[in-house]
Amino acid sequence: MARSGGGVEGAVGGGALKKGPWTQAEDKVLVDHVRRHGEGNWNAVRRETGLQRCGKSCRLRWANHLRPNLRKGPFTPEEERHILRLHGLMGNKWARISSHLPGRTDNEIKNYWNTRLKRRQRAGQPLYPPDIEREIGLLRAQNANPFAVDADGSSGGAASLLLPPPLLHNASNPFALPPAAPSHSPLVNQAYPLLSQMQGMQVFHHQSPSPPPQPVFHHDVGIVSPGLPPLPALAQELPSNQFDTASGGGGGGATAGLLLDSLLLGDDGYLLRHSPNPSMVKAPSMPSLSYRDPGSRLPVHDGDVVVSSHCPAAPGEEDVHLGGATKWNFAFEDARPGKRRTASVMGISDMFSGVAPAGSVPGEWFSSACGGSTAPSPGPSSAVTNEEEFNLEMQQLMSMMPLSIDEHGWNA
DNA sequence: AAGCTTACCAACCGCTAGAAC
DNA sequence: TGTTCTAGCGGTTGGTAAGCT
Repeated sequence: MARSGGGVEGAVGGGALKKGPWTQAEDKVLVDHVRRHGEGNWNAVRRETGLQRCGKSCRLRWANHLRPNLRKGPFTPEEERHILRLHGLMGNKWARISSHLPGRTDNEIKNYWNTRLKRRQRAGQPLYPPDIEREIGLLRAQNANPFAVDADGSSGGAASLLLPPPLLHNASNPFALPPAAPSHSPLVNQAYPLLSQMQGMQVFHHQSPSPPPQPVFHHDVGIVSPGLPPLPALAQELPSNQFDTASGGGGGGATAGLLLDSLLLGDDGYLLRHSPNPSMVKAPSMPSLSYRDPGSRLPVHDGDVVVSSHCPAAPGEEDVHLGGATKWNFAFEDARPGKRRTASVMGISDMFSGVAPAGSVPGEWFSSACGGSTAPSPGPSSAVTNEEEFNLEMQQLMSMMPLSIDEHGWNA
């Protein structure tokens, strides 16, 4: 899509910064740069490559078009349903919504929503299908917005009187399911109530005294992972015009929790019952996902957050996010300088240290449900703050939700 | 076939917040 | 503690393609 026929040249600062559509040559320069240096430090791209693009533009180009694992093409009806659900819960939080739609960018979703919004408004139709409208209305009435916290990150305001922090494993927490079966890892049940439902995982993080000096970019795996997913800011704001947490009501948390569980999990608990392997957690949009061939000599660097799974999927099982690959061999890497995510990155190391089973390979995750304590399994990593934990769980959850079933007939 | 409208989407802009200094 | 830098988010703009008249 040309914006101005080959770009607009504008004198900015010490040189002309190019605007407008990117050329293939520019893309290549940017990709090469990221390949060498990883994501982040976008302003350095111009300095080091001579690319006449501002850092902002580079970041956007990478995030929206060049990074691997992007899912192009029209939204499926199932994805549209997810967007509806999530928008109903979160409002115009495109980045957060996109984090639950693997391979989709916030820009893409925003564009989709805006055109859909305009279309429906012009047609005088409601934004949400009637059933979603009802569910949202019920949530409003019950004052059960699990996303509502004060700007300082703590639950506060009227909502705080009614709801616990989002991720406390509490009966009134809409996203906390009943206690799971005992897990081998205390971490699991405490920090990942939803994941705990999918059976316990044992995880550990390759120990390192300090974060890596340089981000990681593996050439030998063919696919280079994106950076950290767009985790939300720690200080949450009230989702735009979605839930009136200041209005009356109260005590509806548990009921609303069931409703939300139902909304997100499906009334029949489809997710938990139909997962090909309950111990396996698909995490397609997790931090820095990169595919790892079984024989790959993927180096493990100090500080990398690496997940490499050797737990094979059953024949016919597909990971839709990996283009139909049938193996669970992938690696998570923290492939960017820890700046805004430092707490998260460092926290992983703190949280997971010492949990590794004997004889295990550094940098791998392990699932007790995948052939014993030393059998690696894919699993999530970074989660430190409540919001990040919450988002992580949502990510896992949404990524596992069946994308091919229209349980509510919204697409009819 | 030409003009108009609509939908889509890439890219930009302004703002905010965290980290670094 | 204040300032600067950097990254990210959400809103908006504008070009192109497709459909319609």
